[in-house]
Amino acid sequence: MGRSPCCCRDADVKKGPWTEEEDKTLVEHIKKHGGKVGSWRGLPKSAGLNRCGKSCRLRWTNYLRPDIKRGNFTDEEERLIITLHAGLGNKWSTIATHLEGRTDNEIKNYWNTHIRKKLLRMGVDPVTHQQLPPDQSHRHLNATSIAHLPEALLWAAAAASLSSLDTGVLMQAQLLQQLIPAIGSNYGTSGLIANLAAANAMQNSSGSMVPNLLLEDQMNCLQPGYLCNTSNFAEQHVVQEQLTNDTSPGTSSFAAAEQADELCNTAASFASHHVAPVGDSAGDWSPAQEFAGLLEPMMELPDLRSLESDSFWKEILEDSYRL
DNA sequence: AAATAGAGCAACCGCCACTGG
DNA sequence: CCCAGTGGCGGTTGCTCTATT
Repeated sequence: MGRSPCCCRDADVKKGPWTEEEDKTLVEHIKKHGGKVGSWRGLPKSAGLNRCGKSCRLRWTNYLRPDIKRGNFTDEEERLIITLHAGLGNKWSTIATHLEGRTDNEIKNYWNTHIRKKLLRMGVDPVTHQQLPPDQSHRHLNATSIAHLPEALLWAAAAASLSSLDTGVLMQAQLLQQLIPAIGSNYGTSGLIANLAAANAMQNSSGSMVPNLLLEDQMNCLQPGYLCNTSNFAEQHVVQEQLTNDTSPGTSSFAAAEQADELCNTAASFASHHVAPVGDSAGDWSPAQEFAGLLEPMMELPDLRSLESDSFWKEILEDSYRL
């Protein structure tokens, strides 16, 4: 009752990959009708195709439509998909409306073949966007691995920050973006120093309590790309500073800045005790690089001192004390 | 060079929501 | 309100290509 048998069940209707000839027939038929399709069910007959109407619709919407964008997904698109998925779940068609020229099927496939695996490698549940328990995480962030991979601490925190993409968390993630990439990179400590330079730049522009961790000769090691980012980072924060005009120690936001400062100290400690391995036994995979890739280019930066009520920094520091 | 495994993606299937008679 | 017809969506399959053994 209710549903009529689909024409697809007709044994005579062709299935499987479309031929060029069939594509051409379908495109020409739709063009002939001004790009409009009255009834998909009736289309195959009027177009002279031995296909199910559903199959025709799918072929048109997912492949033949003239406004479809081809090629690899950009980082920007990937970030958007992750953000939208965090809020919408597997609503592929809704997500697709936010990505011009991309189909729901394409996004779904990209999610399942790329993003999903990437998140799993990062220790993030692709369904809930929450950090996976250590025993379920591909990173296996158990006590032993943490002892051998001190950057895992920051990394786990970064992964956890993906769980909700509100502004405060994005800001946290963004500072981590500044801090993390070098840890897993071949540039090792000098890269981390570069990231600390970003934190310092923030300090210099805001008057916060981030200690100056860099010596002049260390600054000379910095990579140009990082310097550019540092500059932008500082500029953005200057704007924020001018808007908020809240620099006085003793205010409620001051404590949060102190927490951030302590994070920088923790990172500095990593820099002095840990040299990034060359030819890591874990292969070329770098959690830091992947995470950074998800967040670049930097999003607009909220005031660092807005973090006061957040437990994020506190948890990082508590974890670091446990090591 | 052949076999096998894995990744990527187009296409299919079944269910559901909407619409009009 | 009911029901048939249809379009659309999300999950899944299976084919093809590439990398690895």
